[in-house]
Amino acid sequence: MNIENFLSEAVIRSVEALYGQLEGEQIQIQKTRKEFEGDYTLVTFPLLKRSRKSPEATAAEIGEYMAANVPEVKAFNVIKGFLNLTLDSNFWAARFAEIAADADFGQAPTSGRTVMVEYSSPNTNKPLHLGHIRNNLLGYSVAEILKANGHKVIKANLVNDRGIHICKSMLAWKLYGNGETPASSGMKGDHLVGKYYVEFDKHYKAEIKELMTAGQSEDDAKKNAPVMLQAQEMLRRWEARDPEVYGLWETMNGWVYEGFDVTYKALGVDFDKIYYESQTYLLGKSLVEEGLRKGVFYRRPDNSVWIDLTADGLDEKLLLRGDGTSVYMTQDLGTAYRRFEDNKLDDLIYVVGNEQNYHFQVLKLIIKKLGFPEWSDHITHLSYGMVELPEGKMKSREGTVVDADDLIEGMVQTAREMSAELGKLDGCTEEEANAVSTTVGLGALKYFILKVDPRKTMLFDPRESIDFNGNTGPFIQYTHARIRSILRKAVEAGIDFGGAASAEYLPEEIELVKTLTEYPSAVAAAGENFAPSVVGAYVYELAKQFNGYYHDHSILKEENAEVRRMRLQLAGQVSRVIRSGMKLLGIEVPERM
RNA sequence: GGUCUCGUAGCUCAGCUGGAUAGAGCAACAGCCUUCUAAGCUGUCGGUCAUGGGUUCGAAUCCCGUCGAGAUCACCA
Repeated sequence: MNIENFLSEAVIRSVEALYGQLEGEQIQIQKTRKEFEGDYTLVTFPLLKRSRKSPEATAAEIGEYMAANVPEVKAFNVIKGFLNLTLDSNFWAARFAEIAADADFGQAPTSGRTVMVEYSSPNTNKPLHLGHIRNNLLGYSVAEILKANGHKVIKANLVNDRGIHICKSMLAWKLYGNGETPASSGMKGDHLVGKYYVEFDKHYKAEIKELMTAGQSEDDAKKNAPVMLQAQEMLRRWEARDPEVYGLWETMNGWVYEGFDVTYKALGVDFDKIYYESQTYLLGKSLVEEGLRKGVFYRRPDNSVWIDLTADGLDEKLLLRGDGTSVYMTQDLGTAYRRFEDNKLDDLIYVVGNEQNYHFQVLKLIIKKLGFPEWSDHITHLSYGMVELPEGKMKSREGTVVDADDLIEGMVQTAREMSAELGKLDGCTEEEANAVSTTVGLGALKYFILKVDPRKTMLFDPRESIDFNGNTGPFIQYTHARIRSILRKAVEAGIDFGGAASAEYLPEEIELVKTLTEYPSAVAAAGENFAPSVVGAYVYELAKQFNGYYHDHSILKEENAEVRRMRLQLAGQVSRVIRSGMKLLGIEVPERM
């Protein structure tokens, strides 16, 4: 049962009984702020025209009526124009029973909508870095949240496995390498390939410098550097499916995928579909033809195809090169079209950094102009801000990139050190110690990144993120582990906490029940705004509240069996909700730590 | 220059479909471990919500201007 709907119906009935039929006046009900007495608050300002009385008098009148006529309303108080209603504790007991009986609490009924979430989308010439971590965590979490909202979700990864950048790694491996492989070097495949990408850049820069000392301009030198010419030649050979180049490309990409899989697994993300750009880069050309026929696009004398978006406040955009080859936009048009067609999608969400805001603005506009407004309106660019480091911004060209694997390892390592220092690992087997360190280290990382509004540029301070106090993943994990420990001890002691409890709720317990009931709305809000941070904030709030409660009330040692039963049930429910919330964030929740 | 995003406590962030005295955590300070996990709990300190206008009974929230930060405007992806 939806409490706010229930209340607003009760309010409408009462207000109409007092003042006659309403004509579209807003009924505003919100949670009562914790510094005031009450559970829910009616804002009476919008009703003043109707009551023709002061805010205080109106609130008092409605309050009296409701206390007398709505059995669930136990008490009320009025502060300024705000009517605070306190609900009967039987009402909360019933809500709790409802939640406890619902095995799928938080899972919305199926919506019948199919949503594709594309995220990760790495290049195959170098390992993943901190920016990818934000992307992966966001994409995965948003997908899980959408599932919880009842949608059918397809997680997709579009791998950029072709282009000049991959040829650079391949060329450097051939020219400067000694035939090493992940197996022979002991390096993770993506790191090995990334190493040669850097190697290419070193030689390339050296050659530019050389040509410039020989008198060439910088631009000329960049074009004429022999390694660059060779890389371009390699790309041509790749496109012609030259067996040698193609074979090497397959081998090296294979190494990279093995490496990526390790990272994805560590992050706990997965995909339903993997697309490869080498297989989709030719898509979209027929759409361009169609656009030309419809007069949406135009051809320039050099044979290139453009769209003029100046009337929409944007620029002119290239869609097909003079030589007939496609560009990024062409491909994206093609893949979007195909995805909607093939999967009968209702929504398509791209998790891509905000440096591509313009690209997606244009993409949506073009799709609309091509005559598919129903698709255009259902494409969402889930744009996220850059992750900055204390020293400056992350740019792959500068040396300050934080490698994803290194970062994960560092988090786990630090978690282990801190756990050991606090004596949390005493008596653990090596295996258990590893499990705790991994869970805690990754929980810290994931929560730290997901708790920030995606749109915002965020600051990632590795040292600070490893502070496990306060609003952090480990705090939430810790709370869950504590609750599980209580429940285990209760079972060991043979305490029976099944069946309905008849004890009365205390105010703190009602607060917990109230917070529990808010879980579905938090999940819905997070889904609507593509903001895992909303779920994060909710789970933190619940954990914090429980910690305070746990501190003030003994649960196992409570002497009254009914009260103890009730408290145990409450604790069990809190742990269930924490667990399902954390799952939506992709964060593992330990049974003990 | 055009377009878009952001600006809230010393720091990192919530709050934004308009509602009460703007919230957390960190840092600082003061307490709390014979107690179900102290990775915890309680308290103190800390804010002209960048700034100036406007709309409103009411604005951190909506609109306009200004300042500041970032992204983008490629025959790259």
